[in-house]
Order: sequence, then C-alpha cells, then structure tokens
Amino acid sequence: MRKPNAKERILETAGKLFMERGYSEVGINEIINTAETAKASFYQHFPSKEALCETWLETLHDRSETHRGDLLNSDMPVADKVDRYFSELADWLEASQFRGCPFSNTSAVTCTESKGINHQISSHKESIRGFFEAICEGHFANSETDQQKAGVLFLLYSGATTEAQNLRDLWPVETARKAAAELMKNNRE
Amino acid sequence: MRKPNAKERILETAGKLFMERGYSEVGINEIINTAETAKASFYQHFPSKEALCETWLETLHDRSETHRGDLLNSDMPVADKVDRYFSELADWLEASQFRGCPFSNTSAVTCTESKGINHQISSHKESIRGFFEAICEGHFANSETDQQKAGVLFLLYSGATTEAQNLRDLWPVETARKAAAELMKNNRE
Amino acid sequence: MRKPNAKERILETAGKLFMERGYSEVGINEIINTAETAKASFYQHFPSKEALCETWLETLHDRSETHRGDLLNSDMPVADKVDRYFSELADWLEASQFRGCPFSNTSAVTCTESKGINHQISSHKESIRGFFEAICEGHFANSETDQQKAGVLFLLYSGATTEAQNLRDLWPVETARKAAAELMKNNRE
Amino acid sequence: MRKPNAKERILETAGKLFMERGYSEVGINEIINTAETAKASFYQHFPSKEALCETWLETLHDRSETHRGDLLNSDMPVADKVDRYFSELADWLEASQFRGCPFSNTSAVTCTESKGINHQISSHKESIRGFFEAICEGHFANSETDQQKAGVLFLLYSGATTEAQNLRDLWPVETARKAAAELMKNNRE
DNA sequence: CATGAATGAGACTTCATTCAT
DNA sequence: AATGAATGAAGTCTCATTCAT
Repeated sequence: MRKPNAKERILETAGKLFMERGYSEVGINEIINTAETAKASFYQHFPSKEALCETWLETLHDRSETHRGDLLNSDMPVADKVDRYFSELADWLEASQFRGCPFSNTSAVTCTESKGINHQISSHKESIRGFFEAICEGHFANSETDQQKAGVLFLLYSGATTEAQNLRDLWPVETARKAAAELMKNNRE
Repeated sequence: MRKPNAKERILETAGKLFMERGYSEVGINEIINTAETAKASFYQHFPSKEALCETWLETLHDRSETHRGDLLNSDMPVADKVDRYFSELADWLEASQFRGCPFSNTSAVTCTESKGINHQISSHKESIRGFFEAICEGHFANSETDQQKAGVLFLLYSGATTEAQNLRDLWPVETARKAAAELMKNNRE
Repeated sequence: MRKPNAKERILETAGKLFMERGYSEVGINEIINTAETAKASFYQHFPSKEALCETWLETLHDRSETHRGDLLNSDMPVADKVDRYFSELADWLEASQFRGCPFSNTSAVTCTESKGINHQISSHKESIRGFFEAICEGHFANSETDQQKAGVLFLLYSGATTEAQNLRDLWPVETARKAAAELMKNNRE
Repeated sequence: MRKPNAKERILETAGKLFMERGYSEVGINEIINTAETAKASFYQHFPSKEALCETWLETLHDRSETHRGDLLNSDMPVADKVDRYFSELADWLEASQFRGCPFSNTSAVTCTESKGINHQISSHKESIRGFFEAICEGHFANSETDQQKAGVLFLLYSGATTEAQNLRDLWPVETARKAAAELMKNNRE
C-alpha cells in the first residue's frame, strides 16, 4: 500500500519520539514503524538520521521563534511579557512530562559530531537570548545593563528548564519566574 | 594475561568516556577495550551498564560534595565563596571542553528508565541547591528571601553550565558570576 | 555480496541444526554462518530465536500431518496402516541418527517459557493421537475401547521414539511394532 | 564465611534446578549463587558442568533403583506392583510439574558429546527395562513373551512420562496404567 | 578446602544504512 | 516516490572455566 506524505509523517513521528525519549534513544526502525513507512522511503527524504534530527530541530526552532515573535509584538508591558514567557514555559514543561529542552538534550548526546546539529542548537539558544535582549532593550540604565539583564533572564530560563527536567518538579520555573519579575522591576526609573 | 584491579580501571575509563561523549554514546565494548579488561570482568563488578552509570554518578557526586563542603567551610566571606564557585565552574567547563554537567547530560538520555540513576541525578542537584542555601542562610532579610536567593544562584549555576555547553562559550558563566556577585551584595544590612 | 531468499535458507538450515543437536544447543551465529546470511537478515524475518523455533515446529508439524493424512486415506487394512506407521518411524529414527522427536526434544528445554512453542508441541502430539483415534475408530468393541487402544498406540509410538533416542537402538520401535500389531488383532470380530 | 558441605549443597541445588528447567538451561553461576558457594569451590568438587550432570544422574539413578528394588521385593502380587509403579509415576510427574524424565530430558540436549552422561542415560533406561523384565519373568507363556511384555510395559512407562510432559496432563499415565493392568491379566494360567 | 577476581568465546539482539525492484 | 529484503558493525549480556591467594 502506498501512502502519501511520508516525509511529514516521519518528521512528526520522529519529533514525538525524540521529544519523549531523546535523539539517541530512538532508532530509525521505531520511527518508520510508528510512521508506517518503508525504510527506503525514509532515506528518500532524509539522507541520514542526523539530517532528520537537524530538520526536526529546525522545525522546532521556527515554531518557537514565531511564538517569541508574537509575544514580543504583543501589546503588553515588557514585565508582563517576561512573566508570560515563564508561565508558558511551566505549561510546556508539564505538558512534555518534564523532558526539558530538546536542543539541550540533543546537545548532551552529540558532542562534536554534526556541524548542522550543533549549529541548530547554538542558533536556537542565541535566538532566545536575542528575545530577552529585545525585551530588555532600553529597559535599564544603559545598554550594557540591558545586555547583562538579558543574559540573566536567559540563564534563568535555561536553568529552570534543565532543573525542572532533572528534578521532575516545577519549582525551578517558579523560582525563575519570581526572580525574573523582580529583575524587571529594578529598571531605570 | 591476567590483570588485577579491573573494577577500578573500568570505573575510571568509563568516567572519562561518559564525560567526554555521554552515557548513551559509549558502549561496553569501548569501555573494556580502553580499560583492557575482559567483558566478563566488567559484569563481574557491575550487573549492568546502568549500574556502572549509577556508580559513576555516585563517585562524581561524592567528589563534588566534598569540594563544596571544603568551600563552605573555608575561611572567606560568603560573597567570595560564591565568586569562587563560579570561577571554578568556569575552569571545570573549559577543562572538560564544555561538556557540561554529567548529571544533566545523563538525565537527557535516561528519561524514566532507571530509578537508581534518576535518584543520583536529583539528589546531586538537591545537594547543590543545599550548598547555595547554606551560603545564603542568614545573608538576606529573612529566611524566605534566603531560600529564593539560593534558588536563583542554583538556576544561575545550572543555566550557565547548560548554555556554556550548548554555545561552547564561557560567557554564560561570566554572566552568571556577575549576576551572583550583585545578588550577594543586596543583602540585609 | 547480497544473496536473496535469506528466510528460506535460514529456516532450512535451522531445521537441520535443531534436528541434529537440539534447539538450545544451536546458536543464532551458527545458523547464520551456515546459511550464509547476515545477522540482521535473520531478525528481518524472525523476531527472535523462539519465533524461529515456532516456525520450524510448525513446518515440521504440517509436513508430518500431511504424511499421516496420506497414510490414513491410503487403501490398506487398518492393521497394515499401523504397521506401516511404525515401520516408517523406524526408518525416520535411523535416518535422523536416533535424534528422536523434535517436539519432545524441544519440550525438554523450554519448560514454561514460550506459549507459542508449547502450543506447537501439544497440538502436534494431539494430532498424532487423533491419527491413532481415526485408525481405531470402529475397530474395537465400543468407542471407549477404541479410544483406550488409540491411547496405547500413541504411547507405544512415543515410548519407542524416546527410548530409541536414549538407547540409540531400534529395538524399542520393533517392540512397539509387534505390540501394535497384536493390539490391532484383538478387535471386535 | 566458610561453609561446609559445599559439594552436597551444589549437588542438591543443581539437582533441583536441572530438574526444573533442564541441564542446558541452568548455568554454573545460577547453581553456585543458589547454593551459596564460590565458583572455585564448585570446580574443586566437579571438574566440569558435565561431570556434575553425570553425578546428578548417577544419584538419581541410585535412588530410583533402590525404589524399584523395594517395590520388586515387596510382598504383593506382581500385577499390583505394576499398578503401584504407574500410580507412583503419576504422583511424581504431578509433583515435578510435568517436567518428565530427567534422563530423557538430558538426552534431548547432549546428543553425542559426553560418554559419561550417555552411559548414565542408557544404563538408567536399561535398569528400568530390567525391572519390568523381573516383573514379567515367569508371568507369561514363555520367556520370549515375558520379554516382549516387559518391553511393552517399558514403552508404556516411557510414553506416559514423555507425553505427560508434552501435554502437561496426566491422562497418558492413566492410559498406560490401564493398559498395563490389562496386559498383566493376559498371563499364563 | 575455600575463595573472589579475571577470562575468551559466544549468547541474542539492534544499529543506521543500501540494494534491487 | 515507494518498497521490502539484505547488510556489517556494534549493542548488552552470559557462558563454562581458571587463576592467584
């Protein structure tokens, strides 16, 4: 039987599985069985497992960037945007059963092998930092402080994500949220 | 030819390799070849790869706990202790080629499988948080603030470690260090 | 080099080896080496060694059932059919170097593990008993006696097979043959 | 800690395990762990696993021979002795969870390897046949008939044991018992 | 007599990938 | 574009046995 949209099905399935158990713990076989595709169909669309990973991360990144863009452009005070960000982070972590950040998780497993994957990871993280920089821009005493505060927000986000995963608990996110709120209060006025 | 101390050699070798490339990316074969042991010698001492991982994390944890204990008991102002902590974190990350936290990295790969491993991970992280709580105790306005600040330091540490790994750069640690220093300044007096 | 029909070669080879030395004494490696296949080709076609065993027994069973069907439908007096059965049993045992019944031999080794294998074994044995029941039906004083006699023939067959294997000698089959012949003589007229 | 009677403990433990799951399915490790003995203690007493098997079968054989001797010397009509034999066979099979005859089971797994084991098996079986010959001696028309009938009893015993194992049911033993009783009735007077 | 650590060989199974159709 | 069969390499783990103390 011939099924269309093999590529999409593979990508979606792999996404789910990678998310749930990590890139290294999910094999091609499981992916194609779950996606109900033939082995060779997989390699028709993706030259390798690594390439699939790259595409997956790219998709995730695009989606998350859109999300941050929407938040940034939304009509709210910046402090609220920050609060919203951490609030949604908590939701996401809970929904994904505390599986943490797919980019960091992938980074834990593919030290120096794939240039493409590493690039996805770092550019994703830079993008998030960029988001916080946009948030902080002009909010504090000077641009240097803006940058430092953005960095701190970025670290709070990252630490919260990592430790919620490690401890399977939401308190890191709540702590980060409070800290972020306080941080945003100490602004220029 | 018969070589003694297989267990030690295995543990040391595995530690090195797990550190470098992650638990999931290092196989038993590589471990025993590098350690120059027979496969059965491995299983004489460790019932499974997972058990080895657990022992490895346990060893790491003990070492790091000692280190934090020493720092805590050392004769310094608390702010200096914090600074020292982040300074040494930077050294460690650089020395380990930005491989990040072995506990978090392992967590990324063993979602819900092993109780023992998960316990090592969470108790290690709790121990670090405990360290920061000991640092902050009595340093701020009240005990609630102490706790919150300790949590923030913990998140800064975690975020710095994670993102230094993701970005292969030291700036997250430096940012965390600065933020931690400032945080320690806003104390009770 | 790539060879087609791996599945057939595996099944045939495994059949030969299992027959010769028993399920537990033949490893996957030996099977695939003899069959000149890759290990992964094996697992493409059989999910496990146990599954292979099941398929093997199934094949044997089908073949033997056909054989008994032919004998049953053949144009002979029933007593001759019985005699023929034991005569051919002797031939088979000698040809197979007194390796006995593959089903019983497998049963000796897979106590309660595999449902599938156990089912093959018991249904094979029931089928043979059914054969003797068909033979005896209407041959003796009443249907109860028919059944009892069929049971005895079945036990003679089984004992002969088992002990020819244990003693590496044909006398058990000859004894069974004589006993069966006498048994068939004491019929209703 | 130093435990005495290692040899006996090993023999007893191995007996239990071999009985339960078959010679080939029980490893040395399991035996010594269950018997709480050191590996080397095992090899102090038994040069090899095969030798252990031989000793085990020898022990079993001695025990069973004594049992048959007692039955033979007991003060009963021969027909009752036979009936008693099959009745006790049923008990044994049920008690051992239909694991069948340890000698036949071992035979299924050690085709031509060990002379010693094969000798144990065949001499055990010959001993049982000898028992039935002693039973039948002088019971029938002539010595030739005595022998043939003894052979049939032997096959009934063997078939009943084998098939009770295969089918996990007692009916083969009951069928054999009835057949044996009838056989003993058709005697010389 | 007793022991725990060490061993080579091999058990079964899965990996990511490629071939021929 | 899609497929199922084939593959070498590697995965984790166990086998029966032997060594040094």
